Amino acid sequence: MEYRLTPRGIELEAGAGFNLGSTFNCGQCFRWDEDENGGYCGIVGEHELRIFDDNGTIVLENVPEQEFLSLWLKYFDLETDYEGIRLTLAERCPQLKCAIDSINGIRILSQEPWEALCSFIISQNNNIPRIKGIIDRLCRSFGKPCGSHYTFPSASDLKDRSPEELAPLRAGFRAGYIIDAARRVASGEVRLEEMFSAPLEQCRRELMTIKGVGVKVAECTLLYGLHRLDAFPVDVWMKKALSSSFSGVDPGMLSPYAGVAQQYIFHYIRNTEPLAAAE
DNA sequence: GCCCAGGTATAAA
DNA sequence: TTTATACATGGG
Repeated sequence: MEYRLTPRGIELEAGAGFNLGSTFNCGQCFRWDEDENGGYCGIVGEHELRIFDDNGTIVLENVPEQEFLSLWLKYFDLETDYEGIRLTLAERCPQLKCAIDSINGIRILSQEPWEALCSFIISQNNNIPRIKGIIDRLCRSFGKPCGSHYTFPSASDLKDRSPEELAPLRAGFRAGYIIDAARRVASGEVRLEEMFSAPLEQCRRELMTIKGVGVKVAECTLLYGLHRLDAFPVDVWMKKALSSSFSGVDPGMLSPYAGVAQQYIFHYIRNTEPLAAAE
């Protein structure tokens, strides 16, 4: 995606390839908040960002070029032509038009592996507003102040905490899961950094040794935290996505499975043949 | 009060 | 191998 350096920061001519609301509110991430002017504020690592849409121009406010190239380019996956992929797919596979339209502008973020793992452990049997609340309290309690945000606490920051210490998060039964995940990651028993390239099945098995990590949390961690677009058994999950959301829904409503649909599209493009579940 | 939320562990069939 | 239930919490 083309970018230019301006007095406002980095500007992108994204067109339909980047919709901020769709991207931040589809359930793949939990720490980006809309402000009163329609921009979104968040923090990745120790880098805060405000990003907004000025009539189709996406502006990364006051971001130096070096930081853009080393962090945000990859975080927002700006080197992948999502819109082009969607157009190609719509042409090849008209029956997916409804699904394709519903995920217009969603980009798959490259979140930090530990943050993604921890976030999706918290997400189980939970709703998005409450997930965001628990994660916010987790960062305020155990992260460190960074501008107007808090960093996400590391696994070693959390590994020696007791369930009692996590009680103020009001995470319920998930508190023990968070602690177990922190212990296993901090000890090296679960090696997140190697999962960028390790065989997918090995990654799944390793993640699922953590208490409270099942199929869903493992897949979400791999897709959103390690950018493994080969994650998700798409033929299974797409059927669920199609049946729950893509028939006759309000086009303005984002599917909770939009991320799965997006991933399906990448899978489809790579393989060029429709999957059975798309019939 | 009741239902459910982007699930998982556990026990039972 | 598949199916039912509890699990903490809080918003609608």
